[in-house]
Amino acid sequence: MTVAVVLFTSDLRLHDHPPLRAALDNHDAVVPLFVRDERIDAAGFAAPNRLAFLADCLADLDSGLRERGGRLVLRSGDVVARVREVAREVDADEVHVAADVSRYAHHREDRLRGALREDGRRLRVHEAVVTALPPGAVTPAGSDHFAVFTPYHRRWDQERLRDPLPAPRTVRVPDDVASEDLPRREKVADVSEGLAQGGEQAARRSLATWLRSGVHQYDERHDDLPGDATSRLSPHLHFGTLSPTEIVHRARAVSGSGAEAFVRQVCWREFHHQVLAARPAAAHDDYRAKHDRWRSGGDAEDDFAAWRDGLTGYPIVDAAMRQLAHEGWMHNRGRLLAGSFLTKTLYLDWRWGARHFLRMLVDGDVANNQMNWQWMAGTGTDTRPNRVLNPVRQALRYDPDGVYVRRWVPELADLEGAAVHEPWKLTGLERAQYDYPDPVVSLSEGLDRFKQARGVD
DNA sequence: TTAATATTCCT
DNA sequence: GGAATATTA
Repeated sequence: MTVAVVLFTSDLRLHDHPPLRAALDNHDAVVPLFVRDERIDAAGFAAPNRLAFLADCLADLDSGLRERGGRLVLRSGDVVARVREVAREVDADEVHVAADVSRYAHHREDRLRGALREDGRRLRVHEAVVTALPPGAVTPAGSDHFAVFTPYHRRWDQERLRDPLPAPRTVRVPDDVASEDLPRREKVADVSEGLAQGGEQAARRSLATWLRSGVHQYDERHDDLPGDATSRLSPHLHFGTLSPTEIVHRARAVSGSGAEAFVRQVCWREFHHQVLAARPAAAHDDYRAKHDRWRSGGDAEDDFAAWRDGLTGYPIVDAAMRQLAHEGWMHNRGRLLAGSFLTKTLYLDWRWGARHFLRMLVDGDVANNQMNWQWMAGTGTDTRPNRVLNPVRQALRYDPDGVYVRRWVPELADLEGAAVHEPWKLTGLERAQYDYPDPVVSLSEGLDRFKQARGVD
């Protein structure tokens, strides 16, 4: 009997899963394996929201496998040691895994390949699992990656994607492979109250609902903060409970400008993945150095704490930060506002913001999170690196009646309409009624400091 | 063919 | 301002 190990990472699904398909096609049995990777835990990626969502995903993956006659095997510790151990136990000749773009993923792949080779086993790495189009599949003349979105999108849009694979009917797993108990969501402490449910079943229901109704209005409503009319599929893309290939195929089958705009956003994710794949250091270093001397010291740390805790005195920014704390998720427009405020208005290092987002966001992945932070900081691929979003103007545009702010900043719930966006305009007496902080910095001071630091104007 | 230059465009 | 591509020599 031949056996293969399928190592699940950011691809916790049974539909459209090329590594599982290949393993099943060429072997009598497979071991679907997930490793609770101690290095990922130690790096702070196993923050409560993510761990709770992961627990949902693993439970659902296990039940999907059980419906098909199999089960999920969980081990924890060093991923290479655990894979090697399982491969030896079942004498697997191959281990299948999805390719990924982070430096950590590349390193993991190299270590796995080396360790398995020593035992006479083979690592098979599958492209187009984490992204629809493999990074590097399209490149501009003279470079290994695209640095501007629109030309990338043009090329990406013309590429033919492979057809999505159906979920396997049966998965045969050897009986004698031990598994640790799966983590349980209820056991995770400090989880955000409004955290979404994980797992492939929940993901597929969300996608079906989205494509049936929400997507049609996506182009008009994606920036509507209180309307909350985005797909909310990002956590499922992050954990791979949905396949980007399948999402794109199914969204393209829905005609209209909404579906088109939605696919374009999926392409942004692919864009960031191909940048990071080509420049893994961009996860921590400036993609384009702007020679910033970000603020540091006590004042900077106080300002950061105010931002993190949703107490900057700018209601729209605070609302966004509190949504993050409460849901482990934030509206994309909120992310732009919060990011611009931290890096441009407070002039604090984008890495501080990126680290906090990665801890809190259930959808936070290295490529999207780090590259979007760099975008907002102006050190990334933005062709207008010194743009500063004015939180008041943005608030008036994307939350014109103040509904979003009142939802998340209850101290200001009595302020009607757009007045909620500028509480500092109240008279002293009125202001005293509201237990809400003064602005940490005036917008003009923040702008001056940023311009001076960047040497613009 | 290739390199230099012009043009277009940037969520 | 600079990335990507189109045009030209």
